[in-house]
Amino acid sequence: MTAAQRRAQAKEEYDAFLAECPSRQLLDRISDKWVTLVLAALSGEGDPRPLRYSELSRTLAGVSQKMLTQTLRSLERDGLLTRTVTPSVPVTVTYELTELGLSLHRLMGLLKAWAEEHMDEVLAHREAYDAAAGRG
Amino acid sequence: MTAAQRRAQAKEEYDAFLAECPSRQLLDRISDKWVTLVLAALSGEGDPRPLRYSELSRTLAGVSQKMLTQTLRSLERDGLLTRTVTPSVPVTVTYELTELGLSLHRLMGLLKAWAEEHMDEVLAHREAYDAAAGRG
DNA sequence: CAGGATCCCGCTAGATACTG
DNA sequence: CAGTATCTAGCGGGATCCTG
Repeated sequence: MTAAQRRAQAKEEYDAFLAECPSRQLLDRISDKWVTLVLAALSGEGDPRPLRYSELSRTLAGVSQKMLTQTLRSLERDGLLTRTVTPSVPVTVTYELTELGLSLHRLMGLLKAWAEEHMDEVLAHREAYDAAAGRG
Repeated sequence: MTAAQRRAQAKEEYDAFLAECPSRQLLDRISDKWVTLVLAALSGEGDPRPLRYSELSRTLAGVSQKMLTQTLRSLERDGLLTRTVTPSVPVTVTYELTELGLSLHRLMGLLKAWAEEHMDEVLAHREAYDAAAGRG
């Protein structure tokens, strides 16, 4: 069973490597379905504006309360946005991007640019591949 | 139940929007755990070289056969790499990045750069947040 | 209004075994 | 060597109900 043990160890080491890799962590963060959208909403298309919880909830049409809260918490935790509570009645909570959050949103712009330039090519390949499989 | 129905419809529309959004599709593709690593392996750190299945399997230490095959198939389908079968005994299969694949790998370089520049800041925020929660 | 707590389900990664 | 087939457990994520 030495081979199996070696494989198991290699896997653990590799998982550890992946867990520590900064770019892997970044991918894990931005690949979250709602993170991108929260960022986009708060960035206001180049004119960053704070938004309330209910405004975000309306802007991100399909999001559940659980996911919205969870996403906002994790972004606050990572210092990408700030959460401000105004003790009025009823209480008002606003979210606003930090400079770090804006920086990340700018990075997303680069992804968007690449996607708009190349994704149609990718999709064309995909269709061609599927069509060939259908014939073959 | 009209409210619930409206919510359900909003969700469907939003999911459709997400499914069609090119940048979302790009994120779904690159956020795959193994895609990044296959790309990196085949790019050879700036000196792109074709690799055999078994070579990839060894390079990506912890990957299962299923995941490796699945990843390679999807990347081939999207035109990011080519699969070449040499009918020797035993059969030899090599994988090589296309220009599109190289382009994507260059994009990953931008992500890497951002991550290396900012992820420590993110992680510092995270620790501070957790520490504050521990005290609160 | 802005969440917290719970239950639950589908998806998928991964281990195992087999094949041309 | 380069895969395919199958089975299963774990978990992300949504729906629902409840609260200050």
